[in-house]
Order: sequence, then C-alpha cells, then structure tokens
Amino acid sequence: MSATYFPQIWQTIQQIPLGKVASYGQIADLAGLPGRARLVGKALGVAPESLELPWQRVLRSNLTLAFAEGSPQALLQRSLLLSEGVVFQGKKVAPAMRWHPDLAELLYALKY
DNA sequence: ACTATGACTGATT
DNA sequence: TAATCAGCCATAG
Repeated sequence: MSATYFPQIWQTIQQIPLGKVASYGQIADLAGLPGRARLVGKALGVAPESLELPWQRVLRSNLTLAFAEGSPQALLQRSLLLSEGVVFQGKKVAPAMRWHPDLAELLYALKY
C-alpha cells in the first residue's frame, strides 16, 4: 500500500479533457485519496514520460501554476495550456476552465 | 524510530 | 489581495 496509488492517480489525470484544468486536491479526491494532494504532485514527478500525461492541466487549487513564475517548467506549462485553448487571467487560469467531471463517467473510465 | 521535505490546501489574519 | 499557519501523508535519509 504505497506507490500502489500512482497508477490510479495517473489514470485520473488522463481523464482531464483537452482545454480543461484540475487541481492537485481535486485529482486526489477523484482518485479516492482525499487529503493527498501532495501525493499527486509526487506521482506526476515520477510518472513515466511514455504515459504522455496531460500534466500541464494540473495546477493549484487557486488556479495558479505550481511551478515558480518564470521557471522553464512554468513557461512550458503556460504555453502548452495556451495552445490548447486555456484562457489566463493574469497569473491565474480563468475559473470557467475548471474540469467538472461526471462522477459516474469517471468511475466507469477508471475501471480499465 | 525520527526528521525533513514536497509540482498542496483551507482557514485565518 | 497577500502572508501565515497548521494540517496533510508518502518518501527518503
């Protein structure tokens, strides 16, 4: 019972639709791991690149990027999001871009 | 066993 | 709006 959680987290992140964003805590909740937002960050950090996770769609609960402003990673994330149509309001992503998953559909998708 | 450390949060000030 | 604080909990050393 430890890194066993990672696949579940990765799968949940895969469900984030193009042009939408979710917070670390939200992913943790959806993955059945309430209160483990930090674990989500960890899981992303160690995720195999072959999974091609939409990591850029995961940000803080206040809709800001988790990486330091101006850092290479933050710049990349920002451009990736912009390229898929995500709208920014200053440093934050527009609230309307948040992902509101249908629980039934999500659980169905995660069965596989 | 203990401490430090996060791609975090929510409440409080 | 912004800074602080206290929880959070799996990992690493």
